[in-house]
Amino acid sequence: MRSARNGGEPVVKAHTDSLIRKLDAAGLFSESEIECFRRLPIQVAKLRPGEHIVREGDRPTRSCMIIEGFVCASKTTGDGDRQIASFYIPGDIPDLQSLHLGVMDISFEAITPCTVGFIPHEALHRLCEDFPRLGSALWRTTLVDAAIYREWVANVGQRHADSRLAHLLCEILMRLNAVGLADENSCDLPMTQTELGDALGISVVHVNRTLQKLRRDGLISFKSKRLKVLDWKRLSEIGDFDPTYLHLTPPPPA
Amino acid sequence: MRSARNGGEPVVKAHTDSLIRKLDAAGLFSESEIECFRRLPIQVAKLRPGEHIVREGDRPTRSCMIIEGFVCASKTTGDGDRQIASFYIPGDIPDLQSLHLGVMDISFEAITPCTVGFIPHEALHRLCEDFPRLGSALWRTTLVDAAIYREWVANVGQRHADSRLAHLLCEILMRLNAVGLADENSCDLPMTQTELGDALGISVVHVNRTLQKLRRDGLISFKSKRLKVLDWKRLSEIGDFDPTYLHLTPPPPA
DNA sequence: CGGAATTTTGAGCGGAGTCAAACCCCGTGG
DNA sequence: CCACGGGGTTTGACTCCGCTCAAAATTCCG
Repeated sequence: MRSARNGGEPVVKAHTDSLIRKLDAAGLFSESEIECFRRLPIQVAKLRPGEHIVREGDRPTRSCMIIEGFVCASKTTGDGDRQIASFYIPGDIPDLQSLHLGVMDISFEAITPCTVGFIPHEALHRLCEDFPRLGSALWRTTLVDAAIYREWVANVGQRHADSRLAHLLCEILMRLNAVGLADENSCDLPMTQTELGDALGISVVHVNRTLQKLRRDGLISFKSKRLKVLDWKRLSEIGDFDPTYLHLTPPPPA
Repeated sequence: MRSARNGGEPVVKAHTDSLIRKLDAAGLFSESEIECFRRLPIQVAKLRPGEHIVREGDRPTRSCMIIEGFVCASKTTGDGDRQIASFYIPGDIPDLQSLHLGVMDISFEAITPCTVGFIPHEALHRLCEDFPRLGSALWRTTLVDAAIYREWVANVGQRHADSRLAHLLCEILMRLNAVGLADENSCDLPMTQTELGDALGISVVHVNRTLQKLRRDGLISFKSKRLKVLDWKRLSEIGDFDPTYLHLTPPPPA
């Protein structure tokens, strides 16, 4: 594990650290590559819950790295319903796609207070050009995002409410674990039940009843925005959860 | 429009032509870049309907370009239900993701007789290295695929059966149009109703009834695997269809 | 403390599922 | 040429998961 120290002296954790850890899970990057990441021009900003990062239709010239907080990708349908297509956590760059797609086809918004870092596309393009391996690593993260969308299509398309919810909880816990933001079996779950419903394609009322069922069955506890998984085995069974799609273990070096 | 001719002499259409047209919609590639594409080592193969290109869990060393026919991406849930996450048409490279993700998290299979071309990852990696602009173009196609998955999450998560189906029909017609495989308002629609159901997250029975409704309302005709859209305006309204997410018009040169 | 947002509960409804059978189309082989 | 068979499509009847509407209870936060 690459340390955040610098010359033996503990320093303030750099904003890019969780991103670097994510991109370089196998620890293969050279010092100069890492250095280059750290030198990216980043404009740090704070966001209030509900605040938008970008909206459908925008043509952004920068992308947004999450440093702290939760973000979601959402679409609004013709008759005003909202679908959340994914949640994002620290270390993610939810809208990296805008690097190569002119128009946003989806909105990104904070669902908790967030600290984010905006990186100009220009700088990212240069980074990819100068360090192809970093470019590939970034490309890879967008592919993992795509894998998550695919899994969500299956989740929303085929599973029943309890299974859907269980699946989502497994995913969130496992992703947070991967970036060190969860205890072995508990983590923050700051979204409202409305947001869970919008992510799962079920109504708030039904989210509530389904949560109660999972609690009643001793699978989870969940109060004051804190999730604790009491029985991972059964929860992941009910959720039909297979973490392959999260691609958390990168392939061995070629 | 770049012609498929060569020195004034009509030649056999190269297998990569529809791919090149897709990647270079704006016609910005240099001759040497295009040439490089044409020289990719491609192993052409024929597939029967139902035949798999790759399966969940595989670790492929090549990707697959569709030259002719329809392909789908599918997952099978724990209790045997299938969800189709996307359809693919000629010019697409459905499993390009495997270039950077070790394990397949989804299967790809032919839904009609297909002609495909397998391209070794090695060759693609070299291409990306030597011609960064081509690499970016490939990256971009994977981002468009991701945009389609996102839209499908919303489709399956929020819309009612008739709206879902209408949306899918709009998407297919528009995508086929973009690669010259559709009349202005009619195209092949070779999938079975079971497959449509698996793509939409509704039962075959209900697909059937919904199709009948669209026909009865004079929106489409659909017989012997041929779709004709009789009223695009109303169909796209019912389907709440906004083609932004297909990213068919690339941004102007930077 | 008070108001708003969120969670919870209850009751009734309806879209879509399931099951099962019939029908149809089409290719195959006698 | 027709009988056969199998996949795909269509129909009908019944069921149920999850929705809607509405109100109450609780939590959050200024």
